[in-house]
Amino acid sequence: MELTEYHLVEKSICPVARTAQILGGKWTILIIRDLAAGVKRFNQLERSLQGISPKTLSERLRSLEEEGIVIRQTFAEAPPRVEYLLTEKGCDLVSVIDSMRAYGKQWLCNK
Amino acid sequence: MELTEYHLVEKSICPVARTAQILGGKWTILIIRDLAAGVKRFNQLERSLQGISPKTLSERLRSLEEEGIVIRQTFAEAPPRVEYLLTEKGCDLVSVIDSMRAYGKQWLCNK
DNA sequence: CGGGATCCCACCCGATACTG
DNA sequence: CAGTATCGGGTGGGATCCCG
Repeated sequence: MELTEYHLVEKSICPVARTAQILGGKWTILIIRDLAAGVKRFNQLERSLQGISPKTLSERLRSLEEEGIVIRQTFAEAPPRVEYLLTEKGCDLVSVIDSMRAYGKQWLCNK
Repeated sequence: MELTEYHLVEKSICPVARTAQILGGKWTILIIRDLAAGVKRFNQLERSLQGISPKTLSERLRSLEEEGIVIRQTFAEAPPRVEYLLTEKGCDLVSVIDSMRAYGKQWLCNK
């Protein structure tokens, strides 16, 4: 990955902004939430995240791997098998997700 | 604001995603964080959020107002004065911000 | 002081097709 | 199964200039 000036600047900002930056994007938190429930394979994620395209899922998983939030385990079998799971750094995001869910339930979804 | 199909669909998703949607964007949480510290004027925000353009600040404040998270108070004076403050819905976001800060401090900024 | 108007670019994301 | 390649759109954000 090429490091632009944008990245260099952004890496040095405050904790709140950095966390938001990682969680930004339409699918990221949903992926983490699903993986928090247990190890999952690519197609399992693709099904549970209804509507995501394989390209986007692949991109998100890859950047989460670079961030050290998910681990990608490959098994040399036929058919090929790849499993995704959260690191400790990833599991700790659950508390953030929980507070977002609590807020969303109270203020955004009245059901 | 024109409601595209995109918006209609997005409004109905889960609490976690809805919260993330509101907090997404580079500056939104930082604005809320600053307003959580007290009422602020446009230029005060522009200074404390170093690097934000007036256009972006204006856009973000306006959409936060539409979401019912901030209140815009205008005073008919010379020079004109406008103050921004959080609603109760906005104040409740502080707990989310706090958990994001805690995570960021532990995993993203080692200082 | 508190913005709006305009132009432009980087990114994220979706749809579709294809592959080892 | 687990992706990659390609194309293209919409949105957020920045730069600059302007206004009541």
